[in-house]
Amino acid sequence: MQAQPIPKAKPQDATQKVADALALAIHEHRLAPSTKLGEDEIGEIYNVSRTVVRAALQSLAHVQLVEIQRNKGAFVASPTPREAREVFEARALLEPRTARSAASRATPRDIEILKDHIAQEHLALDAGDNGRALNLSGRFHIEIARIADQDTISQFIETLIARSSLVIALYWRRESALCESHAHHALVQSIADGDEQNAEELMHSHLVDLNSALDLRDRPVQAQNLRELLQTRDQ
Amino acid sequence: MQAQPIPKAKPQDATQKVADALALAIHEHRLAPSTKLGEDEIGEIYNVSRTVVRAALQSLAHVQLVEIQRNKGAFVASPTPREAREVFEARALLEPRTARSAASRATPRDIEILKDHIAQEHLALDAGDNGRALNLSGRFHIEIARIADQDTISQFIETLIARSSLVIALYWRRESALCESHAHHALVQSIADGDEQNAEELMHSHLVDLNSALDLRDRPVQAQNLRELLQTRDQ
DNA sequence: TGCGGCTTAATTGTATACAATCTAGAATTC
DNA sequence: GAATTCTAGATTGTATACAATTAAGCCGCA
Repeated sequence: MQAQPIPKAKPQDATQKVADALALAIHEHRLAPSTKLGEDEIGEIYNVSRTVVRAALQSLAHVQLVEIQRNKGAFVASPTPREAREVFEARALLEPRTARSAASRATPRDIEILKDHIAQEHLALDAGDNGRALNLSGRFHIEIARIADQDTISQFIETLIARSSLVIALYWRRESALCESHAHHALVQSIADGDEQNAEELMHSHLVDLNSALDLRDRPVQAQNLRELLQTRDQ
Repeated sequence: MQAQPIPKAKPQDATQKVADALALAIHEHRLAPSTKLGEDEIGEIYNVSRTVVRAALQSLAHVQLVEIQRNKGAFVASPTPREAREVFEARALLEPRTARSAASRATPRDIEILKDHIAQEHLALDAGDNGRALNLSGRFHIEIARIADQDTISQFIETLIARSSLVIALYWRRESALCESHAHHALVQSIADGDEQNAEELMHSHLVDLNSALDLRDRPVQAQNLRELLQTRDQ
């Protein structure tokens, strides 16, 4: 009678699940930069051993969402102004060409997906869930990279967008994030039209616009527990 | 009397050492694509536990030097023709601009380092150590990225060059690798001269040239033990 | 009161042990 | 003789145990 007894405890990789959960929390700004990520603590939360937590943390360290200091532990990464600048420079280098490629390849189904993303983003904003809106906004860019059908570059873009989330958490100065919606909408339109040139230019100006909303002045690392800040001399 | 008693058994991360050793072996083509990398086996070689071997393998998997199949184990990655093409497309996108930037920033010391790289490469070639020569050739590109002083993009380039080594192992068709030397030499000259335009163009044509030396026709994965090949139906 | 060294607790790094899964070979059947 | 199922060995996934390092608190002392 028990065709499928129970949804199964571990259908897939436990490590991946923990890593995804942590990444989501970071993307949605529930975990602030410099937050300490203790192995035992996380292990208890997700009911897994330190072994898998460590693997997840190392995985996140590879995309620079967390920083691991030997014998000290893992912390949510806290990009310096310089790193922040570099992330957006790299995006400006990669994404416009990706948008162009997407415009040349997008299927009606792809356009649908993009529009759905925007709709969900609006929903999240209306619900006051800024974290979720920000995450969706990032995934919009990832979706475009996917459509462009260049896995290698897509991966790079994915990590850049992940890091962008941290940059925004630290250096965003504009109040409203709504401004993006217009840019995204126009971008979808040009991709739907197959207007490569326009898509490339819109993506470029969109990124310039995003960048201009950052205040990259050097600010002392605002650790959640101020201890480090107080006992750190240089850096 | 024992100011520094002994070189110290583990001055740094054991995981990193294992990962570096494996990466070097792959870069120098001592480990062919699709080679099985058993955890116990590697652990015995380097006298470390599976824990650190696993961490090293996962680290290498992140840069796609190895591929991990769940419950199956780790294998030296074997890029498909498509992946190979993408790797070089990405390099063509990133490296010319990086070379330009390097030309605008290089110090005399940097030039010295680059020339030293070329010299060492020649030495390795004369010694018949093609693996080492190839590795040095790759590190030459990494050095240029370092000079460009863009850490984020440099990291991307580093992984691309690592993967290039695998691509070359699988798809290289030209006999001599010497052709590169001229290109590298001219590149250094333009960087030393601060000729940004020239550096960018030289890097571009160099990559085009490299790409033209590949034969990306689909070839069935030549696993070292043919078993997989025989019992695999599709892909 | 403030600084410095020492002791202890907590946390991470590594190794080992156990459980789950896969691979290979042998026995069995057609 | 070929194919298939079953069993035994080997390999990976995860958890736990121990070692090493770091962080915190306490005491003493100037």
